[in-house]
Amino acid sequence: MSREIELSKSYDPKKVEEKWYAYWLENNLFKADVNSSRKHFSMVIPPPNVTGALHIGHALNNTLQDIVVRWKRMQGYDTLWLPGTDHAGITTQIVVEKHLGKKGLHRSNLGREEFEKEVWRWKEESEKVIIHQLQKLGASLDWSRKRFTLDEGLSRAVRQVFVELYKEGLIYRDKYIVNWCPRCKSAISDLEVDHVEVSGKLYYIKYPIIGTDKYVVIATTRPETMLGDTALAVHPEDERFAWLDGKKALLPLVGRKLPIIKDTYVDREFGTSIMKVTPAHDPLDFQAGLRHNLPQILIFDEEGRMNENAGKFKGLDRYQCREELVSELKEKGFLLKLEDYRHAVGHCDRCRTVVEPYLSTQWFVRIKPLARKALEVVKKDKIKFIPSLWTKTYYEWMTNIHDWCISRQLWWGHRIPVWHCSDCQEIIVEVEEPKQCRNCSSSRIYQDEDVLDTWFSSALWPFSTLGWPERTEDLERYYPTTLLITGFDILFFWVARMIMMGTKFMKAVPFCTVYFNGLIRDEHGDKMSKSKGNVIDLLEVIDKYGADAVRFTLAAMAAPGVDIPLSEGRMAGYRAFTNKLWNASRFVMLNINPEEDLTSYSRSELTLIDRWMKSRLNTVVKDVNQNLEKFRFHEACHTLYHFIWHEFCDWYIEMSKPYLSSDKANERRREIAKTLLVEILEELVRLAHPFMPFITEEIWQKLPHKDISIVTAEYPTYKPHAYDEEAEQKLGVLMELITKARNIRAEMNIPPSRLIDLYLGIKDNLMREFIEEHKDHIINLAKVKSLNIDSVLPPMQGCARGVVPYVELAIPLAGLIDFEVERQRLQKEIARINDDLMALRKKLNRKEFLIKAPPEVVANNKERYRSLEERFAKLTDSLRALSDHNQER
RNA sequence: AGGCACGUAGCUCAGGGGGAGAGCGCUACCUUGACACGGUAGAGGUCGGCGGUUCAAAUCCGCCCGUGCCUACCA
Repeated sequence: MSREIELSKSYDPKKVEEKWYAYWLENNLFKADVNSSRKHFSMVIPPPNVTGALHIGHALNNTLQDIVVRWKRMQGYDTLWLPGTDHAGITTQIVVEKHLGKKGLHRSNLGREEFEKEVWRWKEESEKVIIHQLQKLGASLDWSRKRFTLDEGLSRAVRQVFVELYKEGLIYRDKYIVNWCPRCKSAISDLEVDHVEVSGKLYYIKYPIIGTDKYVVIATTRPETMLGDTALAVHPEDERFAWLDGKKALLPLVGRKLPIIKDTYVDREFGTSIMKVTPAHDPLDFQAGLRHNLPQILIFDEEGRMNENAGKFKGLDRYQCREELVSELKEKGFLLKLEDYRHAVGHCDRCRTVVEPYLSTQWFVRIKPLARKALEVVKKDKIKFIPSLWTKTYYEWMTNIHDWCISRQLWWGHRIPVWHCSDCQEIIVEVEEPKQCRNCSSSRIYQDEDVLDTWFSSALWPFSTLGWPERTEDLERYYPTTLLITGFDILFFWVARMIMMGTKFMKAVPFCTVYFNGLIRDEHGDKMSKSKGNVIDLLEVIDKYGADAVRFTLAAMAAPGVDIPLSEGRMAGYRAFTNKLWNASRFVMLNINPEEDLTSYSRSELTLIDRWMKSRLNTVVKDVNQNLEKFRFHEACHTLYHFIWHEFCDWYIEMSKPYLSSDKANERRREIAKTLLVEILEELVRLAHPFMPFITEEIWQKLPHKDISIVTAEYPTYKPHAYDEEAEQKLGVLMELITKARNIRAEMNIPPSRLIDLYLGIKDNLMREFIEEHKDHIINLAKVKSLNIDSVLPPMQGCARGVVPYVELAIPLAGLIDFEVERQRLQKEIARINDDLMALRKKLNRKEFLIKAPPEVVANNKERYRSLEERFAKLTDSLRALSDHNQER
């Protein structure tokens, strides 16, 4: 009775998940052992941003990592899966600013120090949420090694790397055109700019040529930048503009005299073939400006507000300025025309503001030397990308890479380890804060205001988390890490940069394999976003379906390298699966007392059904292991799902039932059946554990076991000699004939409550013997009253008939048979077989096929033909007999 | 503009040179002592189009159409 209560009719995840996660933690099961003599497996988590909570994409990423790490742990590896979070500079700062905004505050009111404190508080909260979510998901991370990118140790690593790169000349400071986000008031890197197609306008503006009554027409999408024009440019070989030689143009509204330069960067085919040059606000113009010694006039400030160089437009926002300037141009006759124009405009990928090319002084990483090495290690296969199609993308990007702007005008992040001397302007770059200027000994020094790009510290993650620059035991043992699992969307941002930094500072790749998981989308393939309202909340779905079902759904859909359309319907489906597994276990538990009922047995005591099940399980063990080796999570899941539901539950448990009831079997058989059920189930839950950690632990703990947890139990391994051909072949026949009998019942509308008489004709002696021995199963599963087995069917009339390999079936339906229904049923099947026969005949009649196809393929086809032909003949006979009978009546 | 994917059952997608698959949905029957989050049976597809390679193509190759994604300094 107490056991009935223990095993409720449906699986309730809430009752078991929390309990087992706490148990795992108490027993330190996730902790890596740096002194272990076993082989190691190591992996670092892609650190989630401390911006709030994890989304379902994180759940996918971490589920896959957890599957691998649990699998490796059970295989006996000393596993390290290192957890941590990322400070996520801009992203977090924006989130906290918005949060403050709701309270009517702005960071400028707080000041840098207070604001930083505020972000730290946010970080603490967010990290708590993230850790809680990961634990709910069952992630087996080594929490004793948790890291954060702004931790003291990691910050030290950042400074060390900066200083070393600087001293090698790989970091430099320069005045350059960068991507500028006026909302963030910061520079951002090329990667952080999203190019979005938008409908804009192309403005055609007349620029008068001084000393003539002529003008040239310039087309631009950003007319306000004309305030910073310092030249016009034409292609040197463009004859159409030869007349401009030695002339100057007059900048409308401003009155500045503009020289006309000749430069090949002008495209003669495009637009009006003559360009305005704005060196402080366009990257190409900037380069041209350097070539031609043009002045650089900055016309707006860091917020995108016009400055004193904009004359009377000073103080206006860039777009207001555009409006007013254009209307004035129109008024004064300088605006020739306006055209609709579609073009790609850069947006800040964090806040969606339109970015501006903007001249400012920034810090850069000279990337080529680093990229060259990083390219080499992948080309030499020191790092493998899965799916491999990303390799090519990586090569292309690494080859065309530009210097990396790493300074950000933010308050949240690693302060750049650079000090400026107020007296002599010396720049001091040191790991430790200097007390005085090393040049003039002045103590009037101050630290650079800027912080580093978040990805600068993320790039060090695989070794900074292990203790670098100290030579720790962890670093020695676990670097390079074995595997990285991440999304392909951060291939350039993160993966590529880790490879650059790892090869540079560790002289070794940061990981040996990178698996890229797909991106989660909604069921219609749309991106999930809060504004669309199609986001799936992680804790909510875990609450609704259970962590195991959520995990299994994600893993089952994780085909490599493709987007994953996720719907809750899927999760409901896999919740049903966990429930199925639960109930299969419940069946075993309710029938068996593991302490008393188990026995040892010899192979000769097993039925063919037992042998079939063991053989099938062995094959499934092979498949699952092989699929995990190849990161084919979805196939591993499908194999498990099909085996558990449609082989173990549908057939094996069903066929075990007669042996468990007291009247149908002898004591010895019953013992063995019970033992086998327990044995198979136990191996099965171990096999499924990496995918569904909670339910498998719950079941496993109720079964006889040695270790303290399934977490460290041995993972099933394939035994090459355990394949049992005889059992698989014979059970195949048994199952097919039962299915056929059921099929006839259903099609002849025989109600399930009505038992049938079943006649079987089996020529093959061995097969007949086997079926004889297992007739009870046919009786049970096909609902048979009397079963007659002989080498041929007796002559009978008024029967429904069927044929499967080795076996003919007849079901007398005296008084019940609807001849028309039976005739149609037979004709349908005959037609289907006939189609197959014709296709096969065609194939077998071709000489080339017989000569060139592999012999086993030919043999296989011939056998299929023979078998189909036999069924065809028998069914045709049945149909004829039916017609004869019909006529007699 | 280039690059890369994808187009298979009503829906969402696996598969990947020799017998068209899954989940959900659908139809019929069934509260059978593990499970109605269940059982049994079933319907449904010229595997985007056109060519090519091959004894054999949904699968490999080319072109086309359609859909996504990434990269890009054309005013």
